[in-house]
Amino acid sequence: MKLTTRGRYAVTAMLDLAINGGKKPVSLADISGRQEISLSYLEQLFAKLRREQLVTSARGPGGGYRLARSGTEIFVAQIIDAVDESVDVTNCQGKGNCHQGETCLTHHLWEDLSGQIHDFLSQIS
Amino acid sequence: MKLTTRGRYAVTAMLDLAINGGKKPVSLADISGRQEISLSYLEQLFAKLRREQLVTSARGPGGGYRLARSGTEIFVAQIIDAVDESVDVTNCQGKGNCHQGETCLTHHLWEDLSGQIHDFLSQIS
DNA sequence: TTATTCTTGACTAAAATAGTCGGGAATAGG
DNA sequence: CCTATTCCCGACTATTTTAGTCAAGAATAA
Repeated sequence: MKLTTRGRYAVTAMLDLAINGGKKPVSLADISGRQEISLSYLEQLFAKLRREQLVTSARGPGGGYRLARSGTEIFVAQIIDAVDESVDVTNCQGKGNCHQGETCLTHHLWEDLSGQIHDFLSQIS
Repeated sequence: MKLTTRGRYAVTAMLDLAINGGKKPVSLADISGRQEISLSYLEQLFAKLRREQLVTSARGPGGGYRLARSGTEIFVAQIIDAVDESVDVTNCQGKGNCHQGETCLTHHLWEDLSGQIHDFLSQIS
């Protein structure tokens, strides 16, 4: 679990989509204009969001993106995970082969923490 | 609020300090050995932790660092804030001068979220 | 047919990360 | 007083990530 500006961009864009997405899909150009995020950068983000099936796309004029599910079923954690591909959690890769048992304790704590943040971010956008 | 490996290093080191710090202070060399974090990198981190008065230092042989307060009074959020000097929150710098009111809504949400994570990380190490 | 919009991939400048290196200054112990 | 230990500080650097550009192409609605 990482938490950077990229994740914020993605959440912002998804929120824009939730607000401005009625019957018609929303084009990236629109989001780019409203949120002042570079179009090409948005394209990269949405490519990932689409791969994770958080949005669906429609090509051609009047096309764009829409949320794949209802806004109440999309969690912030999912969005961040989609664009921020998770860091390799620990240096012992969870295999528990750390030198002393004590280091594992640290790892354990961090995973706990990370997991709790993850759970916590399970809220609607 | 940011959440990266640097923050994890700091939390790990502080936890090590809490566990291994009895009467005597703990040297960075010890922590470096136990947690496999480069000594010089630890120095940078602890310089920040000391500036934020989360640890106190003692020079000379047998010297090292100790927690400035009891472990129960040091919160994970403080540690992360100390080393990860917060990102400039939004692009309108909280001045509310975003083009439409709508963008501010997004910012508001993010600040809320950030604040909640912050509150959430108020737990003992 | 054409303008619109997504789709993909390669490329890049600037910043952040995770260090290294070297020289100092304080001090406990002998 | 000397010396080894430890913190302290600043400058430097390689690698990775971030944020963004650019160009070409495929779908499709009008």
